[in-house]
Amino acid sequence: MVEELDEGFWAVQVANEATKTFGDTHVICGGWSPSGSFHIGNAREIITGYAIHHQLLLQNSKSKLTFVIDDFDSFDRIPKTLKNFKDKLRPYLGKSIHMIPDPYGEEESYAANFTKTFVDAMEDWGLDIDIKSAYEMYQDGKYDKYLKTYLEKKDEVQKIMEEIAGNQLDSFVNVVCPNCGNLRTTVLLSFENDVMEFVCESKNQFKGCGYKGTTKIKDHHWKLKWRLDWPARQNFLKVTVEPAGKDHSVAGGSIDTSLEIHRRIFNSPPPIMPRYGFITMNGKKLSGSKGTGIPAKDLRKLLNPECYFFLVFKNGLRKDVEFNYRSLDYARLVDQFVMARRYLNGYEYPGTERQLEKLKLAVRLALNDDHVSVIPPDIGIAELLLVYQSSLRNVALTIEKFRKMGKITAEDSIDELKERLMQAEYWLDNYAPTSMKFEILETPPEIAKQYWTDEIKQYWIECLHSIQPDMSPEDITLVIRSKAKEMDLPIRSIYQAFYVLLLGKPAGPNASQLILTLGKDYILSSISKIE
RNA sequence: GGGCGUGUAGCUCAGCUUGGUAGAGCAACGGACUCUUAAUCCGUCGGUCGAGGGUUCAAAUCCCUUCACGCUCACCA
Repeated sequence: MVEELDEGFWAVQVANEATKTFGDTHVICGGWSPSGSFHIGNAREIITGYAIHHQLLLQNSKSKLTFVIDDFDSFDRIPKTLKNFKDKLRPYLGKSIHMIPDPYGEEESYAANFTKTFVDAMEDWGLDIDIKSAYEMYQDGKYDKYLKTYLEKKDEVQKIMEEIAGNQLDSFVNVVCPNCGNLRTTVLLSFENDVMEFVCESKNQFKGCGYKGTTKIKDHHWKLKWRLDWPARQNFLKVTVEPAGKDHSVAGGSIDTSLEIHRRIFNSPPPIMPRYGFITMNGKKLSGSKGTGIPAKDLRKLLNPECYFFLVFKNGLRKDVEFNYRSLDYARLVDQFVMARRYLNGYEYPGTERQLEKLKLAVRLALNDDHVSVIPPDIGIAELLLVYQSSLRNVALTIEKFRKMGKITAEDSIDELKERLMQAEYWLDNYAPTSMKFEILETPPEIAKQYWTDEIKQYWIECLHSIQPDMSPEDITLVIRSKAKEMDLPIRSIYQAFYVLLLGKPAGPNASQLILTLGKDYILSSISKIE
């Protein structure tokens, strides 16, 4: 039964296909251009790759996770997030990002600065990745023989482009001007034997230097056009699986031409290239410049990265994944992650078997092998924040309360709960809907007067005096109600007065809990402050 | 125009690959206590599975057609 369900899970399907095609040694690859901060939206590529990588390891295959940093790319536009450095950066348009100075002055180059955001995040996420620099690979001559092969089989290459993409390439390379370093301004005049003749002239926003000259393959002042670069590096890195975003997966796009080049130029089976969707908020792709794509290295403040993997894994590969952390979706996701982890450890939950089994596969794959047996306490985010806030944000007190409620059992992991609570607090303060928030007021609000008649005041003073610190919340509720009946006051008006005094609004979390947490003296002193 | 995805309960979605009685969470309603409060528990309500056709003993699921919505489409990577 479980075997059958496995088949339907995309990570398992891709892993199986990979094993069938390439045996049991794999290189899973990804890539990204460090032209801006690495954020949780562009992390889908590496997360997708990690799913397949981890699945292969669980199936006892050998697998390596590789990631190419495209630091040889040209600087095509100034990102919105760097508009403060507009004037400083403008002269570098069209040049390779590895040779542009870091605008922040922290790292060796523009590319190095943003590469760091990737490296730091992956370390924090606990992913072991072999990181490659495209620039270095060009300098090491890794691409040389591929350029030569393309030139030798020029007609066949152009035939593929014609057939698949609909038009031929006007050249196979972009020359990087040896004089000014620009690769958008060079025009290739001729390419014979080993020698590229070119001229560097201004083109739109890209300023050329006017240099005219020649360069040879071994000088490495050139870069393959993307459609030729991709299959080449997949070939020398021995890539077996490389996920690609749906922006690549247009009919006749770079995926299709890559696959054909593997087959017809390299005469080898092409890597498996699964296509994945984006991560969205309200249907819009997460974006660094719009602020929705939070930096990947900061994710843990908000969410356990494993929970984020879980989100991606449980969704269909090609579907866009909605991650609206500025809504209650956050609580839904974290709660489901907790549920799945508990289910993984044998606890029962309602739902169809298929659904639960799928979540189980997703969560198993998302968790670091060392974390599989950790059992999170079964407490939802809403409840957690409610008790936390009514405990004046005291962690120890919050946990103590849950313990008294019997919500923490012996095998539960308190560390997990503490970490989750800190993340939930970060969410509460930065992203949560205001309905989730409340704060105990130090002084009574203006409107309290309207609620606090002399009768109510007298009621609460008497009521609080008869409450003892060792009473249970249920006992306190009983006192509140019987006293109200005795004095013939409507329950509603009593509670409203209570909440307005302490929170500034006429409703709130369980009053008895609040009284126990704050202590009756705190409330009595608040009452005395009402004008 | 091409590619991909989505359309299932009031809301958020699972289920479709491999056809076999339509499934959760939240919301709503009722109860567990003579509880008009945002933590508990139990129960109830709730769906012509976008529409039409085909295959089949049997279709949310497979095939075709169609409608609506979303994303995406640089000699950028």
